Amino acid sequence: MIDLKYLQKNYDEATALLIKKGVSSDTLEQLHQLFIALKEANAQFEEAKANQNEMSKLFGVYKKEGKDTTDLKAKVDANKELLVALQEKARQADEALQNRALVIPNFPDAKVPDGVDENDNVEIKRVLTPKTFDFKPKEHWELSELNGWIDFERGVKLVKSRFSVLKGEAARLERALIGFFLDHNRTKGFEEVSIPFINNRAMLQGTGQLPKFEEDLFKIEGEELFLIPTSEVPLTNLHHDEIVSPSQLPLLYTAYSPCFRKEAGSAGRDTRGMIRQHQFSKVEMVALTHPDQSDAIFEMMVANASELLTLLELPHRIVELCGGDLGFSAARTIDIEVWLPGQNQYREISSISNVRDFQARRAKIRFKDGDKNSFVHTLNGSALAVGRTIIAIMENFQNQEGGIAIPKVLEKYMA
RNA sequence: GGACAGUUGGGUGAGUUGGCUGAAACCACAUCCCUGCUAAGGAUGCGUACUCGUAAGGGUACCGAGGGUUCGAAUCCCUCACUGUCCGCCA
Repeated sequence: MIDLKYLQKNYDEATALLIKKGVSSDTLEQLHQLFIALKEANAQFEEAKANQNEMSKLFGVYKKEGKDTTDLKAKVDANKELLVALQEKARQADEALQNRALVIPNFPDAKVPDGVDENDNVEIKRVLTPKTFDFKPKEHWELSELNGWIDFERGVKLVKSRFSVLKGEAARLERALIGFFLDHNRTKGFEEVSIPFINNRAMLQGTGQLPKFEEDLFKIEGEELFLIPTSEVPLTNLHHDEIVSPSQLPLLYTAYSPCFRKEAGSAGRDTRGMIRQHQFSKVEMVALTHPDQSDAIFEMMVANASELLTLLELPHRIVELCGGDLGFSAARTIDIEVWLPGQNQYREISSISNVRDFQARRAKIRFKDGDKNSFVHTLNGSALAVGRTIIAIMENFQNQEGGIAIPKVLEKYMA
């Protein structure tokens, strides 16, 4: 949730930022008016209620003193009628504002590059040079067929399209990567946690998936529960509705989880192979920080994800997302894209975002800031997406015969 | 899934014959005083959010959630959620 008071006070500046993210100025004007309407309605209701409270108090005094309460009762009853109407008006104003405000995306940072889609993203640097093959490198599904690693057909049989089964060496590789990622993240100060893969509605709203993106989530029938689309949801919400001590900050967490996404709107994209699945494994980093340290932690998280790829000897590049490509909750996002020689292109393998106070405001995650309470900054990033790492290893470590080598750092995990 | 009990501020925990309780007390925490250090002791402060005000200081809401009764509810009634205990089932 954006800071509505900030929007009121710095309307032009705030509007310019949100337009960068694709919000229309009409929407913002509407929001502005709803906010004013709510304040008015609340003020009116509170005044009437204060009257009512005072008279009720008097009523008690009269009773005690044995005085006649007939006149007072008449006054109170008359006021109550007004009160009920004002209360309803205030309730509606609040509901209208909430409905609007919850679907407004976060402000992008001022330094976020302008642009409408991924074509306007800015490459920051490349790490490791892709090796040249003296044969035409295969795509991962071709390699899978040769090695029997991924069983797409049986994934479809068990569930439906966009599900698959990893077998043998590939299954062990997935487990090895999860262990490697978690162990490495731990050395950077992230505490390893094991979290529920189902969360309730309030948590999904806290991190911004709801109410706007319900069609992207798998919902448990008959319950207000959802399969998590990323462990960012439970990790960030560990401190939902809490006020933490500043000495605890930054809180750094890492967890493995499967991620479940409906991929609504992605029909036809990446239908071949394991790039885009309804269920995939991911190791996530989440940070809750003091606002002053979120930029530094952000850099650390980007560096960490890049380091993982470097240790795996996987060439990658670091890309800053433009305003139009930024996700709903993010103020700033850096994607890390790994080189896939079979596809002959870089593909996203990690996405690291500084969310500032947007989620903290929704999830009520605060810290004692002197004599007041302030919202923490939340950050999240993949380190790394496991399924896509497997693909990257397959394509980068293939030989002419279609064999696949295993990166050296994983040897002890595959032993 | 069945039966009973409970859900109050950072914690423990009073308050359930409706008004003087946004909430005792204790602990924790903060500042100060005292003590050569430590330990012990004393004073004061200490829920959250919104709102009016330059400020001092007011107002409103919140005692699991929602609804009801009432001039007035933490206190009475209803629904739901959660927790505990016993039973059933089970990795």
